[in-house]
Amino acid sequence: MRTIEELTEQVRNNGGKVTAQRLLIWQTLYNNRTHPTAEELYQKLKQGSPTLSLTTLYNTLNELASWGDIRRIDNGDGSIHYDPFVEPHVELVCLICHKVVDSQSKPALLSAPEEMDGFKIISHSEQYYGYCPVCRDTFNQIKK
Amino acid sequence: MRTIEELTEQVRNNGGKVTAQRLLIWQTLYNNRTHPTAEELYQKLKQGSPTLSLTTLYNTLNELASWGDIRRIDNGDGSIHYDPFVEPHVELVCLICHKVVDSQSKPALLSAPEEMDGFKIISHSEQYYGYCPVCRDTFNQIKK
DNA sequence: TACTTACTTATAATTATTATAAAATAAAAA
DNA sequence: TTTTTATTTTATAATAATTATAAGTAAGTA
Ligand SMILES: [Mn+2]
Ligand SMILES: [Mn+2]
Ligand SMILES: [Zn+2]
Ligand SMILES: [Zn+2]
Repeated sequence: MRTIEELTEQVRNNGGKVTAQRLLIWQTLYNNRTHPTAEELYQKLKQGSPTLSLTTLYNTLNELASWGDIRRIDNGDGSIHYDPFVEPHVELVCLICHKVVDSQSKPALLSAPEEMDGFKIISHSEQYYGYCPVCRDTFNQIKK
Repeated sequence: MRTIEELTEQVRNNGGKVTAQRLLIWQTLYNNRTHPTAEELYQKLKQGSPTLSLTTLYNTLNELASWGDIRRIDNGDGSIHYDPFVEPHVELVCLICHKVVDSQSKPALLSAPEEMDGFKIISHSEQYYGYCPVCRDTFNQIKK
């Protein structure tokens, strides 16, 4: 995601207000390399700001997603995860336990084309689906 | 996704039963190049099988997803979309209206490695996020 | 400082998905 | 073929994530 300064500009340029809530949420996401859900973020954020509402968190997350500053991930566990790291990287998703982890492997494509089929491209991602070490073992044992 | 014959084997090998419901759902998904939601599929399936339950549809979709025969897509519109076409292909996702379309462009990586960071890899996908022709124009007009 | 408008909050509503348990049925066994 | 049994389906209810609403709050501006 972009820096706090750039996001501040983004909001102001569109007639928006840089509120304490937006700043708090931005700061928590910035440089975060996990894939938290809204609820997980909320529990963490409430510590510093007990009156923060889930609605505001969702609004802010949706806003960031629409700008391409964070990316939604559906891993199949029932809630959406958010990834503030939108530079190209490889993600591994377990088809059984739904774990999502960043891999250290280099992605196949480092930069996206600016335009594709009429879409203005902002970011891209690469995901690998399969069975994590735990589920793979469990799976093999059951089959045996 | 695999053929009906292969899926039949998959079920039987695991002590399962090849029911009329499973077959119906498999057939509807096979060779389907759209990205339907559970509800969209349900409306279509009900025509041929009025007593089919949403629960069964969800169970079957989850099962196929856990085998890697279909892939879940979260485009941010509130419900999960399913893609029965799991061979490598490029997808374009609009950050504003949440449209998802397959592109004709060639994906950066045609085959996935068998293993990565301990995961047994079954499939992979490549997504490009940005603004579709409609949202892009709307966006530009508003900004002007 | 006071004004305007965007934003936040608490609350309620909605909607997608999953759990439950009784009835049905595919497939194996007799 | 008939019987048996485990799996699956169905209807229903429950859950849990996300969004809508409307009144109050505060950021930006002059
Ligand atoms: Mn990631
Ligand atoms: Mn697709
Ligand atoms: Zn796993
Ligand atoms: Zn769009």
